[in-house]
Amino acid sequence: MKEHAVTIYDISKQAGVSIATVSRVLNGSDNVSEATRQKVLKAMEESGYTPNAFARGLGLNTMKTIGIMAADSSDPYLAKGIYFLEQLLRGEGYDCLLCCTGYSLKNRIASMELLITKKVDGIILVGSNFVYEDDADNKYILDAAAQVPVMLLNAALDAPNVYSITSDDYTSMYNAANMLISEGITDILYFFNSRSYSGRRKEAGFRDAMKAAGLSTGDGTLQFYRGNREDVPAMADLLEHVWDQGHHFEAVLASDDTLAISALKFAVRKGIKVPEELSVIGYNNSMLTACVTPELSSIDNRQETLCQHLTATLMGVLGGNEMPKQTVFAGELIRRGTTR
Amino acid sequence: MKEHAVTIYDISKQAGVSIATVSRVLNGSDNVSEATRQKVLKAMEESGYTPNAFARGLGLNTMKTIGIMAADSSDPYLAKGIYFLEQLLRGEGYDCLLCCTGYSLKNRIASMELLITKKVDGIILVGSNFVYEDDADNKYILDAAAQVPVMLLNAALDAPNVYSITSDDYTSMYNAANMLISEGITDILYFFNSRSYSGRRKEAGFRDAMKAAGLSTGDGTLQFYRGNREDVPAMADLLEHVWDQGHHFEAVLASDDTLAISALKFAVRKGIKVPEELSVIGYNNSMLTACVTPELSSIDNRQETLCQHLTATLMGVLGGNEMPKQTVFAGELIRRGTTR
DNA sequence: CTTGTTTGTGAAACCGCTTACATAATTTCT
DNA sequence: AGAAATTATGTAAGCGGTTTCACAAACAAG
Repeated sequence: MKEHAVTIYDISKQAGVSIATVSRVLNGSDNVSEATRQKVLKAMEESGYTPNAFARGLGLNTMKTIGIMAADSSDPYLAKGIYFLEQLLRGEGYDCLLCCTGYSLKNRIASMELLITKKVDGIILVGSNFVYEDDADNKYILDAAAQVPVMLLNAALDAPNVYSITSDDYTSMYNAANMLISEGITDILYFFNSRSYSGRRKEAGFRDAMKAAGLSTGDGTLQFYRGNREDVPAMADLLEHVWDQGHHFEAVLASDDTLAISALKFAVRKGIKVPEELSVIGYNNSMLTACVTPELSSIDNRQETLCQHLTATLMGVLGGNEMPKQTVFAGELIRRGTTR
Repeated sequence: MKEHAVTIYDISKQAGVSIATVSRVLNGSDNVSEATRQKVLKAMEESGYTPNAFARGLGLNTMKTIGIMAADSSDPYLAKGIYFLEQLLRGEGYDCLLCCTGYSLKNRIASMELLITKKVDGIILVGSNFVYEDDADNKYILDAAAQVPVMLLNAALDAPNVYSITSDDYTSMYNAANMLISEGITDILYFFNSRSYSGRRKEAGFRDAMKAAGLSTGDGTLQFYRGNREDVPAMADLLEHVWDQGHHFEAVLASDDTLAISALKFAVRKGIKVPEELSVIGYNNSMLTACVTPELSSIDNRQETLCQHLTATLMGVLGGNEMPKQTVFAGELIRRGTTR
């Protein structure tokens, strides 16, 4: 199959120069006379030469690869982030090694070690499920950061060589709740899934908005869904159960578009009119918002912008520059058909 | 940042053996006495040694990496495939280098070359957008296959060192159309997007089923949507336009769940009852099916099974075994709320 | 026409690990 | 007990590049 590969040595012979010279034109480095450069390039062309990436990596101590970790690359929101990052990094000449860890700490640690072993130039953690606020579990991130820069997308952690790019989930949620309240809606159900970094921020935003309005956030106004995120019907069941228990909420504020979609499903099932009798607001402004009727109002956390800044920051760090450790972007509620 | 890394040489000194011996325990190879093995392992443990992947790659000529190419990793269906593959390959000790090419041939070629340059052990093309039946564009795949095994998921190409794992799209679509016809539905709109390998197979299945029933597949029964797949509203507009032209179809057979979702959106907009007045069938049985009400009937092409077989086949090929060049799995229509 | 700089090139060391081959130590067999 | 076979370990030659350093050629200045 693999015929004996042509090496830099073959080129050097063919072009009648030393391997050092070949290496020089390869790296576009300093001083090579135009004549020799052409000779070498011609030899490369003719023999279809491709430098051996491993040898190169060994010498340069990098293979221009970034590790991307996500819990689940098929989650519509995470998938989008991965896609943006991949495109941006490719634009910078980097490739992406993808690691899906699921939601287990053990997998996170293993994947992180693996990426370090493979000598990636940097590691990006996509999604806040990696970072827990008051949790010693974050140690593995610090360990990794001792080796390569670690970028956090939608999570924040103050540690050396760790850079965080986040959207202001707290404020977004606060404002969304506030908006509902200002419309006279007081019985708001906060429907959430993840107790991760951003999950907690969102929750805090909701609670504070309610508190500021003198409303309760006691039993029933918070529902936590544990289970497979894709299981929309099961999530709808949960809401139906709550409703049937007698808690007839006027709005669902979801920490996630998928959860919001399930609220819509629940509403259709019970014949509850959206948005007249029930407002629903999702989070992430993912493609799912367009899949339902009426279309889902959702909080846009400007993922593409976050990814752009993350990439720029990472490139800066790799270039040896001082870079901001934390960057926060404001989110924005996109109003569509599920709010009045 | 990166303190001088500890190498095999340091370990050899610390354990009082030669580097060859260290390398041996590293690779779990042949004959190392238990005593020495322990000494070495201890030294490694103590100094936190990690073998240099580049040097390893240079020596072994592999870094246990598989390249995955997809048009768009954020497409819900492709994302799912990528996820399955990543998990399966990780289980086999391989990592995944992800390349999103968009829908341009130029990008496909560039990504392919890049993966070859990075010396992946194999390349997987996810989705049929890579392969066109009667198209010279496939040349780049053959070139790549001269270097490493190329696996096609949901596409087929008969060439050396190229392996195809596909679902039987032709038959699935034939059967789906047939089922609608048997229910007395004769005006079926085939709504599709891609003219790729599987796209053509699906179309052929639809046409043949119609022909077999003596129905026409002329103007109006085939609608091709060109544009951003995520733009559900725009796709719905197209259908609305067709409808308003006077073509009141009774069913939409979509080549894709996203297209089917847009048909549902169109139906709601026009007040057409699904499934009473309009049947809708999607393709891929993706998570989107659960997001709408009624839930979308869709053709399941058993993606997970395909991925499992693809991975197994690839591992076989890499292990030097003779493996089947083409594997086809039957699909299955999952009936939900959008069909009677 | 020297002398002092550039500029272009080659020789060789090195990156960290694998492995063929040689050798030493041990065991097995007659 | 000595030869043969086996097992354990070390030496050194790659793998295919990069890069330091030395040196020769070309050019500028005195």
